[in-house]
Amino acid sequence: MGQGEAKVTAPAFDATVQLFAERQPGQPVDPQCPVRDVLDRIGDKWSTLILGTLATGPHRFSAVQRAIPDISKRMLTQTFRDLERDGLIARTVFPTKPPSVEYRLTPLGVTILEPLASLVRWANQSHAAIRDARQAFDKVV
Amino acid sequence: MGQGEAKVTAPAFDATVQLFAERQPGQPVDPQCPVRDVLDRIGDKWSTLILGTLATGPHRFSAVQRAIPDISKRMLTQTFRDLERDGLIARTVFPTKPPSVEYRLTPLGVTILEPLASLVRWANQSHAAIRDARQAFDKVV
DNA sequence: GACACAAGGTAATTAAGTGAGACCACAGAC
DNA sequence: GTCTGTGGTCTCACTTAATTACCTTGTGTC
Repeated sequence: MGQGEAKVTAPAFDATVQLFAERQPGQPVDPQCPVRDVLDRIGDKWSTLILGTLATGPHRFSAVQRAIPDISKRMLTQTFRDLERDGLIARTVFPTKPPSVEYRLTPLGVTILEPLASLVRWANQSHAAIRDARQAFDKVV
Repeated sequence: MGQGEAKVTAPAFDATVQLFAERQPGQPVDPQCPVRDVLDRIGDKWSTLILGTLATGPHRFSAVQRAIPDISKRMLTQTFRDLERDGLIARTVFPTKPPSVEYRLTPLGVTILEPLASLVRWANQSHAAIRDARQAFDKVV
């Protein structure tokens, strides 16, 4: 019934809002939208850390593990697989004495660094404000 | 020991890489970094959807529920609380006949729209490539 | 009086994500 | 001949996240 609740609160970010609202304000959201898909990927615990590590250049399995010490081999393997499946990283096996494996960003993988960096920038700028908001909220409740 | 694996693969995204690598390539990552904090927040299933909905203007509880039909009341309440705690949205109660509650983005909440939109843009541009990569991967494995 | 709506709360249940550690094959060093 | 390094896989246990279902308080409707 009613859907007159929506009016844009500021003109400055209209373009941004547009991106969220291909749909009209009152309309339901698409459950299969690519955005959800992407957020599921980068929303997990390790993907962004791995992408950030590979951003500095190709790494071998154990090199990434050294760079991110608190990741288990299991999660490292699994996250590598998921990223490879999505075409963000590539896996190359070298038939050396003990076979070594190198992971590197694909061209597609490189393109996600920019939006990711945009988020990292926001996080660094805003974490103080978030911390303060949390303290204020927790004090009241 | 060895940390000579890292060389930048392209010059174009050096600035991006910098953002990931306040740390040097071989060094471990900070487990308490604000980035992890932010990703935990926007990485959950509903936060971005709610932020996207509120981006079009203030909404009441049930208006958001209508906009995102497959969210349960419980998750809606909880996600609202979390976002409020982080200072991204504000909650206002109106003492009407049945009390109504309005949620709106705070100024801080507005600032996250841009990096989020950057990700949304990437998702829309890349989801075809990702879908193809998945199909190719799944065919082989 | 029975019903629904507003905006939730609570509890129990289920699903998903994460971690610890054992195991494997192979090579080379000691 | 045992030990270490590589890049995994496998199982079990644990911790979160998310869903379902039912309860509340107060007003208005039929």
